[in-house]
Formats: sequence, structure tokens, C-alpha cells
Amino acid sequence: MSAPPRITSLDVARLAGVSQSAVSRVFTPGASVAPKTAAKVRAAAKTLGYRPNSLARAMITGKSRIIGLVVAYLENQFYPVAIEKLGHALQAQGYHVLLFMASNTEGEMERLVEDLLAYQVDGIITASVAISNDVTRRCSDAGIPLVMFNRGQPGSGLSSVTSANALGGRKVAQFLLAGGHRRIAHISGWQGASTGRDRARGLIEGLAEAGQQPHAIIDGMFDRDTAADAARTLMDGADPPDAIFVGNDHMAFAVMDALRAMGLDVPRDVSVVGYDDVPMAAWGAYRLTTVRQPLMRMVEATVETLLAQIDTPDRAAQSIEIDAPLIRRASARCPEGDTDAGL
Amino acid sequence: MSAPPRITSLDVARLAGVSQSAVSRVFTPGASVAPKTAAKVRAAAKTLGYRPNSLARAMITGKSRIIGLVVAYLENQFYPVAIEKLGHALQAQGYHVLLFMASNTEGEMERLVEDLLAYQVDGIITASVAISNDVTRRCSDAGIPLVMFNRGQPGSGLSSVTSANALGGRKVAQFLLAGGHRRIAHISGWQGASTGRDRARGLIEGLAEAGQQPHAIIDGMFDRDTAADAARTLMDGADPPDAIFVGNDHMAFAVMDALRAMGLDVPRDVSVVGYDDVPMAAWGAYRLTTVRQPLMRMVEATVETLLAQIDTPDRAAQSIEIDAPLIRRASARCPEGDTDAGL
DNA sequence: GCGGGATGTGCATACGTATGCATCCAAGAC
DNA sequence: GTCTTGGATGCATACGTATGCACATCCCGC
Repeated sequence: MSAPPRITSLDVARLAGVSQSAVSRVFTPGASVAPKTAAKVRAAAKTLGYRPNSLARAMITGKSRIIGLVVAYLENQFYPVAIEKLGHALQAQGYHVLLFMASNTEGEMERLVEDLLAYQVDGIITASVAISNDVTRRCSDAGIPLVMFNRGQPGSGLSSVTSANALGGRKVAQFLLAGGHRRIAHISGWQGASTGRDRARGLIEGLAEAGQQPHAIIDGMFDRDTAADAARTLMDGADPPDAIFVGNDHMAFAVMDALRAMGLDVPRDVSVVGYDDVPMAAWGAYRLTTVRQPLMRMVEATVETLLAQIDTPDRAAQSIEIDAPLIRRASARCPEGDTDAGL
Repeated sequence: MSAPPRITSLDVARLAGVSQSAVSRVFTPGASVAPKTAAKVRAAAKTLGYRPNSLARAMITGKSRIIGLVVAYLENQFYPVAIEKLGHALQAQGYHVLLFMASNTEGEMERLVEDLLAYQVDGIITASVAISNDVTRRCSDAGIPLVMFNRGQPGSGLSSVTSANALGGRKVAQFLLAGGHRRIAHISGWQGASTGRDRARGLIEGLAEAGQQPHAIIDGMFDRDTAADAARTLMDGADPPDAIFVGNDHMAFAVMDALRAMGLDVPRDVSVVGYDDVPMAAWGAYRLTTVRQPLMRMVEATVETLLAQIDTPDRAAQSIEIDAPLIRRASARCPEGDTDAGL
């Protein structure tokens, strides 16, 4: 039942009547082995139930084929779906994902980095905006390739993959203006993160191009409660907005819930636009007009960049931005006779 | 920038003027080291930036301190949140999570098991209903402790942690009957999974105790589209139900969306009850009455069981069921003057 | 028939750490 | 003072694999 006898390449070698090296070569793609011996070895391996020990292999080659994936709050649906795609993409490339849950406490971050290095990960993906700058810095200082997913860190010399957040913000501005909105408020993403800042900047610039400026801006901190409070504050004011651009879908749902709880109709009383296009945005309860982050393309760019950096250590870091289209649904009033061609 | 010089315990030993064994002992809790040498070693380690190599350690000890976590579709919010909690709990115990995304294709399953074994994981948690039986069997055949999270496999001799699904189904039956419903339909979870079957059985038994039987039962396959279709079929029929118990929250949201799209009001026209109590169930758009799976307790039971099995290989498997309370919200008509004391 | 390249195989070693064993030293008991 | 005891340390080895090197073998062309 228990006490499984460890089967090693040596056991297989003995049974097959070859050397341990031969066994190793059979399981090493591209090694030189005669078809006949390969067959013998595979047969022996099968009868014994032998599997090459990845850890031992990692010691020799210096490559663990493990990618450290650092995430935080998974309640925002964007990240679970991203993890799923990242996991599949990496598995397809023969890599595996060691998952690290990031807490916010300083001591935890310390341990996180320790563990990341201790397991000899070949590369790191940080998939959460909430990860502090010094964590990324220390990992890359240790010489481990790192890509930030859905977050940038300007001037850090670190690779990142995001959507074109500023441009996305502009698109929202243009779309809302074209829809006749004139009091456009913004419940922003956390301003400590590039993602939050860029989207806000884009909106502001987009409005400025039309000679307008935001009706109000409140930092929603990527948090549901904070965003809902912000929405109530905005609508209770003397001069409520006629549209709210929310920094991500996760908050936008909370905002819509709060607005409806106030007896307001979306979009008749106020338009709401989100950012991300998580699956839930398409669900009947919200039908959220939002900016779509092209998840598959972001994932592909992320693993491509990371693997390239692993293969070529001295490669320069790159910051990739992927265009994010606006998806019109039912939460925002649309321009008259609007078609997709407009943007 | 690149080419990070690998710092080994030997480097530290040389700098500290001690043997490599001494360095090892300093980083091995419970080993016998003089405080003075420990200080020297730690100092040397710090200046060199030394971190013990977990992989090399794993080779010697035979314990990788890695847990394989197998998951599938992360769109159902229950699993991301579970992963988050599982990850934290395991990290707190000094374990780490190697994440495996399960596909459905046969070949992928094969590779999955190979990889799981190759990385010498100390234990396995399967956190998805959709994982085929032979995967779990082959892993446990290999002598690796395994716990199924949110799924049972009766008669398999494998450990599992679930909520008391059958009892939960009964609670729903009693609650709906008390609320005056008489045509209670069920859009069940996938009947290939114990979770889906037990909840359905509980409902049926609960109704039977009152001399009733289900108005209709349709397998929703844990899938949004399938569930939505089922809801439309039910309501379009000649004799529509006055209540629908849906096999999990994920489908329940789809059902509510579908019902509303048909112009029906929940709960005035029809009551809806879910199962899981994912965070979204409390959101304003749904306010779903549902059975709460006590996630923290399930997670604690899972890691406790798994670690016990790792420490004591010959330990008997156990199937743990945790009581799941019904959470009353706004999606189902409540019994007159109902209080929580009733159930 | 012989030389030479190509191909396949075994030997030995290395990766970085943990640990049994022997040794050594200091402290304490008498 | 010696003997004992126990803690601290070093030496050597083992974990399971990959790979450079040397060598054996084979085949082909001349």
C-alpha cells in the first residue's frame, strides 16, 4: 500500500542489460541512442513503472523547468482565468507552475522571495498588481528572468505585458463623449499601480482632446467596497455624473450593484464602463460595456517573453502593450447610430 | 546582470571557516550547532546571498515539500477562492504548490500523471470535480497521498473532503417546502460526480419525507449554457416549477440570468436556490439564497488530512463531510416568520 | 582488405545537500 | 587529577540524473 520502492534509472538499466547512461539518453530528447536499445529500455521502464526524477535532472542541468507564479487576490475573476491560460501555455512548453500566494505583510514578502529562489525557478511571472516593487527587484537581482503580467514598472528595466491601458482610457473617453455624456467621473484603479494610473491618464487625455475634463476622480483601490462607496459619494453629490468609468470590471460590478441599490437605472440614469472584460461582464445581470484585455494574446506574449529571456539571459527587457478594444454592451448609452467602425 | 554565480553551502563554509556539514546544520532546524558557529555561518551566508537549494535537499531527504494541486475550469469562482486558501494554508506549513491544469483529453491526463510523479510531489490535492477516476487511482497506486477536494469517490479507498452535500440538498427541500413551494425542480450538478449526485439525492429524500417528489430533474453538467437551457425548458413547459434548486452557484447565476431574460421575476415568479455560496452570491445583482460550503474548514480539513497521510503513510483514508448551512438571501421566497432557528 | 568517419555505448564524475559515524573538546562529577 | 558525558564538528557518502570522454563497433568507399 505505501512504502513505494523508488525506481531509478539504474534499476531500469540493470533490467534492460545496459548502462545507466543509456537509460538517461533514452529519456533525453536529441541524444544518440540505437533504436534497438531504446526499445529495450522503454520496455524495462514500462514494466518497472519508471519515471525520470525531474528534481535530480534539474540539479544536473541547472534548469528546473519550473516557473514561479506569484498571485494575490483571486476574487477578481481576471486573475483566475489568466492563471488557467498561463498554466496551460506553460505546460505546453514543458514548464510547470509553482504557485505563490502573496500576502501583504512585509515578513511574508521576505519569505516569498526566499522560497522562490530556493526552488531554483527558471523564471517568474507576477500576476497581480499588488506586488511590491522591491520583490520584483530582488528577484531580478538574483538573475532570474521575470515578467510582470498586467502591470508595468516604468524605469525598472523589467519586462512587462499589459494591454494598452492609456489608449484604452482614451477610447472610453471618446466613446462616452460621442454618446453625449458631459459629466464623466472616474473611479480609478489603485494609483499605486501603473495599470490604474495609465487608464486614468488615458481618460484624462481623451477628455482633454475634446476640451473637457473629468467630472471627478476617486481612487477605488481595485476594491469592491471602496468603489461602491465612491459611487454613492458621487451620486449623492449636488451635481452627479452622467457616466462613470471604473478602473476594472471587478469594481464596476460593485458600482453597478451600488447604483441599483440607490434606485438608479444603468444606463438611463448613469452610464458605467469597466475595464478587463472578464467572463462575468457578459453575464445577463451586468452586460457591462468594457474594454477587453485580450487575455490569450497577453498570455502568449508573457510566456514568449519569459522563455526568450530564459534562453537568452542577456536579452533586454521589453514592455509589451497589446491593443484593447472597447466592447459595447448595455451598461452605457451608445452614440447615435454607433457602429464598431467608429473607434 | 545575468550569469548569476551559484552560491553553494561549500562557498559559505569556506568563507565562514567551517565545514560544509556545519552550514547544512545551521539551516536544518533541530540540528546541533554551537551558537557561535551558527552566527558565523549566517553572517557568511548573508554576505554571499546564500539560499539552500530546495531541490538538492529534496533529493537527499526524499521529501520535496511540494504538493501537486490539480484543477480544471477556474471560471467557477468557488475554485479560485479555494486555491487561494489552500495555497496559503500549505505555505504556512512549509509546503509549496505545483499547479496542474487538467484538460479533458486522454493524452493530457496521461502526461499529467507523468509530470505529477516526475516532480516527486509529496502529496496531491485534486480540486475539481471533472478529474477522471483513473487519474486519482494511478496517483494513489504510485504511493502518493491524495485528497480529493469537493469531490468523493465512494469505494475507492481515497480520502476526500466535501460538505455534507446530501444533507444540504435536504435542507433546501425543507426550506422550499416550508416556503410554500410545491413544484420544485432541480437543475443538478453533473451526475458523473459525487457532488452532483449527493445534492440531488438529498433533495429527493427531503421531498420524499414530506410525501413529495421533484417536479423535474435536468442535469446541468456544472455548465452555464446547459443550465440556462434547462431553465428555459422548464419554464417554457406546460406546468412550470415554482422553485428551482440549482446544483451550484455558478449555474444558478446563469439560471437567474436566463429567467430574467424571459421576463420572469426572481423570486416572485420562481424561487432559485444555489449551492456553494461563492462571494458573488452575495453581490447585489443576484443576492442568491444558497447553501454555504464552509471553505476555510474544508481547506483546513484537506491540508490536515493530507499532511497526516504524508507523515503516516499507512494511515487509513478518510472521507470528511462538513456541515453546510443554508444562507437566506433574496432569490427564494422564505417561509412565513422564518428564522434561522428552523433549520 | 584497409582506413576513416559516423554512430552507439560505458565509465566516471558532477550537481548541492543531508546525515551516520568518528572524533574532539569542554565541562562536570568524583 | 582522571573519567565520564554530552555537545559540536568534520569526513565521507548517498540521493538520481546528465554528460564529456574514450572506446568499441559498424559501414562504406577506395
